[in-house]
Amino acid sequence: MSKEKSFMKKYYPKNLERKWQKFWEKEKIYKFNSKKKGEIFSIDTPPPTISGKMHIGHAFSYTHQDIIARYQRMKGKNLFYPFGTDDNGLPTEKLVEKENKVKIFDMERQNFIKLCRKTLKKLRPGIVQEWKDIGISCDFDLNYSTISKEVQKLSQKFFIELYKKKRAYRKQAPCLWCPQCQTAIAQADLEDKERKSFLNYIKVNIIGTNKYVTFATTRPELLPACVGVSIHPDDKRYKKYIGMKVKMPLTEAEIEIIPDKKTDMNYGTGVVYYCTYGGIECVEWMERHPNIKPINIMAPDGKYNKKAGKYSGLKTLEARKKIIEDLKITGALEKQESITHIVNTHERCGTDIEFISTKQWFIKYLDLKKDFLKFGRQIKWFPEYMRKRYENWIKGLGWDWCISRQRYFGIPFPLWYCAKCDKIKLAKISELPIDPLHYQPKTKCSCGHSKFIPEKDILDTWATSSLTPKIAIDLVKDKKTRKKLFPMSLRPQAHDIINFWLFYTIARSKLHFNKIPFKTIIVSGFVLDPKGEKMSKSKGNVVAPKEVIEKYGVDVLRHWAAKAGLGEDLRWSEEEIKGSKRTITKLWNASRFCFLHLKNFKKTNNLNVKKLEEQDKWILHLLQTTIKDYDNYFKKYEFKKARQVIDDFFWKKFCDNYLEIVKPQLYDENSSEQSKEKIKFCLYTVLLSILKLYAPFIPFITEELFQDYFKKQEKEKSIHQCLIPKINLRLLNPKIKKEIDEVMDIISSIRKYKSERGWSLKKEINEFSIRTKNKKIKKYSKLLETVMNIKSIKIKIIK
RNA sequence: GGACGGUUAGCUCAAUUGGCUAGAGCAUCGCGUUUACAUCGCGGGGGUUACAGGUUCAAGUCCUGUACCGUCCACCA
Repeated sequence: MSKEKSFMKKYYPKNLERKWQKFWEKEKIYKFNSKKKGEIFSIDTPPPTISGKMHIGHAFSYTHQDIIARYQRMKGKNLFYPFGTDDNGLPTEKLVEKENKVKIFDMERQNFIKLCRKTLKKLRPGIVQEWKDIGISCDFDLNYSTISKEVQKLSQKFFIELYKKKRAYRKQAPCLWCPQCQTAIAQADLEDKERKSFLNYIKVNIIGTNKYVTFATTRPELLPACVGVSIHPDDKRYKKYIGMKVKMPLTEAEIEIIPDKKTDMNYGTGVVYYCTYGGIECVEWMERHPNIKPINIMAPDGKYNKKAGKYSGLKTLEARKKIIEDLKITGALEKQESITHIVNTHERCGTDIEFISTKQWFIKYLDLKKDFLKFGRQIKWFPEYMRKRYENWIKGLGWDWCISRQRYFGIPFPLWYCAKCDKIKLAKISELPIDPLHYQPKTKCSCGHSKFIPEKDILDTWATSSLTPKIAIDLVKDKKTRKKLFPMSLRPQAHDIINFWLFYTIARSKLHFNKIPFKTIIVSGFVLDPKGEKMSKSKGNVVAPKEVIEKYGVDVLRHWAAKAGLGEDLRWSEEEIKGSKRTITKLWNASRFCFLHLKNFKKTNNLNVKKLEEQDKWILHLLQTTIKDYDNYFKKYEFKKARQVIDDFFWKKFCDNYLEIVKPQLYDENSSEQSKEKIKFCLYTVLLSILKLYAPFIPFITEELFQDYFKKQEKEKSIHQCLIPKINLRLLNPKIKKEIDEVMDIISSIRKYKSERGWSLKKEINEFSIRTKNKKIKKYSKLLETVMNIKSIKIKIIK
């Protein structure tokens, strides 16, 4: 193979991407240097939940944040870009169960925890590698895991702080409960689901009369737990029965009819029965009637206990079936109406939630709603309207944050209860991290007793991940730098966790530091299937990023991901992916072409720009306006438009026009070396700039092309350590742009002229005449003749 | 029911603070390859900007209403 042919080498993304990812890691290209002067740009990287493989949505939103990170780095900022994993709590437990084909409650607690650790050790490196594979430019030495000792210590310390501030408290109350996962959950963990069900009309006798009233319910199975019947005090139909009692069918329980203004006269029959607990409305009813004692019939596993009489041992749906049968027999079931209604389910497993009265730990924060809203307004949001979601959520918050989970694999509460007086005994800060199950306090309880019962609940995973800014910053040893890092510059994330991670982080930052945790929030959308529907395993429309990368390369995936701006959803489209693939290939080929002609080119800094030809000034001028637009878009986090301007400049202006114009000149043997040198200067400058502008989007191919040719004349070790080229618009006369734009129009019309006649664009024409108002166009006649292969062009000036 | 987004070419999206003939990419049709790339180039066709009013010299853009789609939240025993 000749030397020239080596410039034609093909583009194979797979090997090249692996090579540069290793290079970056080995050379520590993205290392945070706390000693470096200049502005720090810090990112509160979302720690991926260790719950399986990377989803295309991850690749999408992490690409967005990485584009911004890389851009900021190339603007000379000192990047603090850590990478952690969220590897405790329910999602991790579910993964461990699935991976090892076990069930948590069939195992000893300690064995399950051991299995979790073992499984994580096995899977974590592979998962982190998936993030490295998509070209995330984190400093992977700034690495944390939310189950590590350091993070446990920090999380426990902050819990103790909340307790001391009287923000954390424990109380017995009906809580949101998942009977599948057998744990309390928080309001944020809920997900709506539509269910088909029946509204059952049940007739009950009013004791001491021969009258009946009928109430309607979707939850007849809770009849044994019925504690109240209400009507609206103004309801003329039932007013007369207030204070009288009804006899429940099956249980024979006698329940008083109580007036309650919250009752809707127009729904069902206007008579409501309340159970402990059929739903939030029952919980609220109980709160309004504190003298009434609940009948707790549900055990943590969702089965009914002895209080449910003959229905004990059954679960909700089984009990429902049985009770309806029994009601039919007794004749109490008047009718059944089929309805569709929305029920609350557990977001992690899809099980209908229940309310069970248990002792749980809460964080008191409802009194701070106003402050949370205020903090939200102090932070810049991109897109701005996403703040509304945050505000909407806060306004709708009705419960304190339940942070205790009756699970195994998570951060333990650092406390015990006195076996005698039940008083809480906190661990000392110096003892952290601690698992109270394995240690006893060293000092006695204030009551004098020395035996303690450990708290065996664990902390909600969000109770730890809401501390990520602090967790990440604590990885830095130098105290001064730590101070500079908080609040962080940027929090990137997707919109699905505004109510979770984002809200909780701001809430914790308010509670602990009374400061906003970050200055800016960017919110990415979702990747949808080609029809615009959510991707899900059950629908079978999931696209695996690994397969896309295998087929097209990471750069293609990243280039495509930048098609959507912040907050926008992007539909999966193989056609669009192919479009990005074409851009990458084009960049490769155009670079090869330039390298061919730049083989012996020596970079010079003292070339007089004024002496360049008009065509060269034109492309440089356009380059500068492109950079200006590009920078302006990035300032507003509009990387989508930044990509558009660079795509347009590269393909339309540089390849289709500039290269086509200079190509005949470069091959022209009569053309002087001096004039060729000017063109080469432009090829070098413009191509290198294009690569730099593309680098945040497509880091692999730009690195390859940089290393392959430019490295020998540029001092930086990697293109990702270069700066975005500076612009100096004064250098060039904007009039030239107008002239060349007109010349482009002329070229276009000559192309059309040839095209209409079915001629090749290269076909030689003897003569062609142009009319123009601009006298200056005359000086381009030689250029037009060369480019369009015209023997003689005639330019007529008209008025 | 509440909040927020959206509706522009067959599809996916553009269109500064209202301002020349509403633009790209994909798709489609026609033409064109010895000299980076057919993963290409050139050219053509394709739009009553969801609908109805209003403001204005001028509306895709602003205002009012309607319809439809999407997302989040709250929900009814």
